[in-house]
Amino acid sequence: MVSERGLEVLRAIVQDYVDTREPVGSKTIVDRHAFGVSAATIRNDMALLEDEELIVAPHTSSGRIPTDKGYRVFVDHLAEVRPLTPAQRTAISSFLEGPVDLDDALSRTVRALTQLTGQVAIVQYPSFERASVSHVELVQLGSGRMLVIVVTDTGRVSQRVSNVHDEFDETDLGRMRAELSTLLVGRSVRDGLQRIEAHLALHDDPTKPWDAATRVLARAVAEDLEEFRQDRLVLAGSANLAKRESDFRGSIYPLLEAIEQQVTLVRLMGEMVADEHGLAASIGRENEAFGLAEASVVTSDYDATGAGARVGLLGPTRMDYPTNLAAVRAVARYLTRMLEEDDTSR
Amino acid sequence: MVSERGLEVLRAIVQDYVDTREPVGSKTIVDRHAFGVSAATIRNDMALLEDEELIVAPHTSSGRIPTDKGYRVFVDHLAEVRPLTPAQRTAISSFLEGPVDLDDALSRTVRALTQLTGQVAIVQYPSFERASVSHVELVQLGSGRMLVIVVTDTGRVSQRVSNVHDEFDETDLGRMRAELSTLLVGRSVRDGLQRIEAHLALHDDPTKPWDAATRVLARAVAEDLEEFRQDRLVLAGSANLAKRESDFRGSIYPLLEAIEQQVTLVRLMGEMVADEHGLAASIGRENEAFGLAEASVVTSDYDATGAGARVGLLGPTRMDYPTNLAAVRAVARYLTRMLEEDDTSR
DNA sequence: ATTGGCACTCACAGTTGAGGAGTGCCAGCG
DNA sequence: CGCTGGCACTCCTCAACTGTGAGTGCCAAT
Repeated sequence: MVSERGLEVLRAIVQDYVDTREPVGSKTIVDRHAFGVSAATIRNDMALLEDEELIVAPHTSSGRIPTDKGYRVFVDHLAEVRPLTPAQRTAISSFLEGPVDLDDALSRTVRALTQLTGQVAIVQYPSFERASVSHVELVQLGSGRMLVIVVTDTGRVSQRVSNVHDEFDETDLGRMRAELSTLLVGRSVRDGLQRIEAHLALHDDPTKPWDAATRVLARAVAEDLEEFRQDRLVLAGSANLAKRESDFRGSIYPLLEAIEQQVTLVRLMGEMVADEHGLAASIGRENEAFGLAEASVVTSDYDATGAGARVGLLGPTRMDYPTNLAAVRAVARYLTRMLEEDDTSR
Repeated sequence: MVSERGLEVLRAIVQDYVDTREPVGSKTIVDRHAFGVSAATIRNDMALLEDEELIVAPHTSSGRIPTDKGYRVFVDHLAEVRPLTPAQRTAISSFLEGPVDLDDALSRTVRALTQLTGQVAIVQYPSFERASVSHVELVQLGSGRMLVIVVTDTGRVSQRVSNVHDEFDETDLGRMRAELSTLLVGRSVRDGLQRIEAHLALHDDPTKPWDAATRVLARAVAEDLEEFRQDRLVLAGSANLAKRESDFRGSIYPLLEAIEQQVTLVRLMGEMVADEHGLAASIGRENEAFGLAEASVVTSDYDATGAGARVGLLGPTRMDYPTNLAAVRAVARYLTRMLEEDDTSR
């Protein structure tokens, strides 16, 4: 079993390797860290760490580098989340100053995070499933097309062009609008979807006859609602991957691909399990199923009035976990506070 | 001066180099292309081409590669835009089947284009400056916030949350809505902006007194309109850059940066001058001012009922211009036709 | 103008050898 | 029993060197 000091050695190796990108040897450790023992002793500890597969030597006689498992132990047991410097704090708050709009707030957040860490930053939109519909609007565009707009009480808007193949006068339009509004306004997104389904199923019921146009529009509204349920991401800093390219043995192609597709990242972030502080990390091979075996993701939960979501960072396995965890945590807190302020004043 | 055959030699060099990524020598040319002359003759021609700075030898005694100037001559005088194969055509049309929505159409287009060429694909949104406002909607969100929605006759929606620090009853709301609608509906985006400015300037005029809330909302509407004017892009395939990385001497960082910022690409595409077929290419160093000295962009204009815009490809200078020009042209034509169909039925 | 011949250049790949960082192991010591 | 200094060993890295071959430029001949 690996001793107390052995773990300290692991910590030193992770820190130095992240710092220098060079395999670290016993001598370096003795020089840079104040262990009270000789290099030979460190070597013995390192042999044990290697048995536990926490570190490896890239070749017979060079220093050691952490394995993914080593990073995992480091993150779980050794890393103290490093508080941000005051300069960093003011940087964040200056970034996040002012916005009222959720879109605005999230896009600033993601930029702050990438700026702060030099990694790819990710912010999840909070889920709007429990938001309630506050408005349904129909706008005729001519040529038989209708613009269908749905608004939630949280200020989200979803729109869709639908082809009804017909023109309507104000009376008809008002009637359809009223029917859809009655059905949906004040209901949650989730309920709204069910109610539409139910009504469409009542097709045969002569007492509640939706005409063809209304049915088409109801479908469009359903698609709008569906969009609220979808997990959306905001991303920034993907160009940073080009800078850190040497940290990836293979190509950065899978990373760029995941960034472009988004769905991979949504799933990945969805499967991560946060600790009691809302922090989580997924390291290297743990992401193999997503094609990101050389990358790590760290996330922090934030809270948008009940509907939680995550902010995260994507980068090479060889990343500075303490700093990055601190960054996502701090940014998540700022974001939570900002969204709460908006909300309590309501 | 460089002879007729000299230009043929240039063409051969460009084609072979794009094909093989290897500097091409006189022997290779004689082997692969049916010039009726010996290698020595080709060598003489190559010496002339080198004098004209159309080709260079990376080092004494290896084959030649085209310079940016060489690519330029190739594109302007030598490249025949290669028609697509039937398979490619059906691929495009299957990609573009179905959508009614402009967003949908453009996002499919950009995916078709990246799929077809393996490059980064770019589609510009048509300008909505001349679209006219068909609808202004106000939705109260509570906590003194108001959602402002503007819709154009082309079905574009822009929304914005604005803080009016107050709650209003239906009468007030109706009044404000009516005032803004009267001012804007039926007017073009450009005119609308001017009219708002003018009205805000009338602040002192006691005959047309906008109250504070209306003024705040008018500003929000102006921002919405501003958004319609902005040139927007849809991009796809940025991960492809990682595959073609070896074609870039330096890093792909500037390219990813430009893709993320978009504004650089908007300007670049804006400055390109199309030929009589709506095609344009900007090659290598010609893009130096945008930090993209190792990249090329080819574009084709498409037409969305008067409001034109461009589809384009971004890739390494060493790209297959004939094929890529053919691809953007074909896709632009499909897109034009699709948008026209929508429109004529109006 | 075109061609074959020829001397020349130079990148590339492989080889060799010295240097050095780092290891594993062992015997001795507190 | 843990720690230490010492030592032989490994093997990466770097630089110098070499042979090979592709490709060139030039020239005299056609």
